[in-house]
Amino acid sequence: MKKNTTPATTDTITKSKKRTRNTCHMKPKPEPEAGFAISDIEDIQFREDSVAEIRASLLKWYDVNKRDLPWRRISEGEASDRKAYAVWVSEIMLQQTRVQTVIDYFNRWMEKWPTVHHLAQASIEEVNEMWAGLGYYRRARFLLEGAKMVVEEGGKFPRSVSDLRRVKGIGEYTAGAIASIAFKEAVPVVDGNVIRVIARLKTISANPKDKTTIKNIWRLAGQLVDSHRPGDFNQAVMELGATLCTPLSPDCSSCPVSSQCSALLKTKHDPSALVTDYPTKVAKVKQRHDYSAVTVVEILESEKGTVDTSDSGSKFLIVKRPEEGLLAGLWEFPSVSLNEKDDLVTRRRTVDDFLKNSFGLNVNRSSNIVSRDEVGEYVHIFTHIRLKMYIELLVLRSQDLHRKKDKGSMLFKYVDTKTLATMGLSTGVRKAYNMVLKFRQSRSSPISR
DNA sequence: AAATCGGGGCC
DNA sequence: GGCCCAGATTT
Repeated sequence: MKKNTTPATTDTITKSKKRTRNTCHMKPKPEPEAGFAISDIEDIQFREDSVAEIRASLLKWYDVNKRDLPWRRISEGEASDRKAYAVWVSEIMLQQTRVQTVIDYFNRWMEKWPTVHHLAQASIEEVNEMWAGLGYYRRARFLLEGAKMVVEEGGKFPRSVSDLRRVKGIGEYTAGAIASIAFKEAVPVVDGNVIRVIARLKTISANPKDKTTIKNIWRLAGQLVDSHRPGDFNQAVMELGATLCTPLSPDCSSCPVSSQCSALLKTKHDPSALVTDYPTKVAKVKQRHDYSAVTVVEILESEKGTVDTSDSGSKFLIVKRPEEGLLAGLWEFPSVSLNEKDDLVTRRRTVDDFLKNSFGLNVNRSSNIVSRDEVGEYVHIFTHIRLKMYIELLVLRSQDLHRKKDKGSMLFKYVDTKTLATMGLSTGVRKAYNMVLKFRQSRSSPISR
């Protein structure tokens, strides 16, 4: 048998006809050596018997091993729209986010807004409060927009992939998930788990971020999906990827489809091969380094003007971020971006200009200043940014302070600690605030430490 | 096709 | 410190 030197690709079919597309973009490929062919991803497919085996084994495994997750508890019994809403909320929360992280957020969300009609009545401030800490806040905004859209169009939930795709924030994956899980449409889904599982099943070495690769993974997932139980099958593949076929340490000995896995087979012929070689690694883009001065401005409202260490009588200045870009529309403490080498004097001068120009706070007159202290530094890591924050607490007396009413381009307000405790702050801002609270605490009662 | 958009848990 | 997670949108 000629192909026995390429066990990893025994399922692939060497295509004889030329492809009509892409050919002109490709460098002429040398004719493969006899007995060894790197298969083109377009040529990869599952055999019929393999499809049947994978469906049966995976569904059987899933029925026994599926995790008890809150969004799986809502049956489509009386109202399939309620099921669809639950799936929708869960799928949006699950984008780029682990199941364990989502569970509590999901339960709180469903308690506050049990149906799409409840959600449609919510404000963006409430939504941000419920979402705070989950990240990718655009998802929450789209969810609210989508709920309003659904209700305005009669409250009937979109049922097909094509209808679902028109809702803001619902892409190919989420449309497929809702349609298959809530409405039994026989469509596949492709997320990070599915890419990993299929890349291993078929030893796909193409760049998993490449559009052509993704397109072909969709094609292969479409071959696999079980038309009788599409929702369960899709969840089964993802469950497998999340629990057994994991990125770094797959548990192949427990895998229900190990007999169908080319990557595992390859390791038995090639001692240097690993299942974790698939999908292939992709170089990451480098992080940007940002620097900012975060100033927590506390206004003492008490008549005495003394350093009041209790919370009563204090207001804190918060500012609304622009509606586009990073952390869009979220509230934060006044912040200015810095250059890497800016020293304390420069930082404070920049802050003072900002406070004066944007909020009418003149902090140059020392008569207004009760205290001004460096609280500390904190490095907050985003996926693409490393943000170093210089945090300070600036306490000002209320008298003689001509504060602006917010009328300019910058939206701002003064709130108390009680409001700050519950409102939707991003994690980095929340961290800075907690540092300030701790600093105030230690200053007011040094003995208690 | 590449960049943007959060945060956290695990190694 | 790196990895990557039940991705979508914009440019």
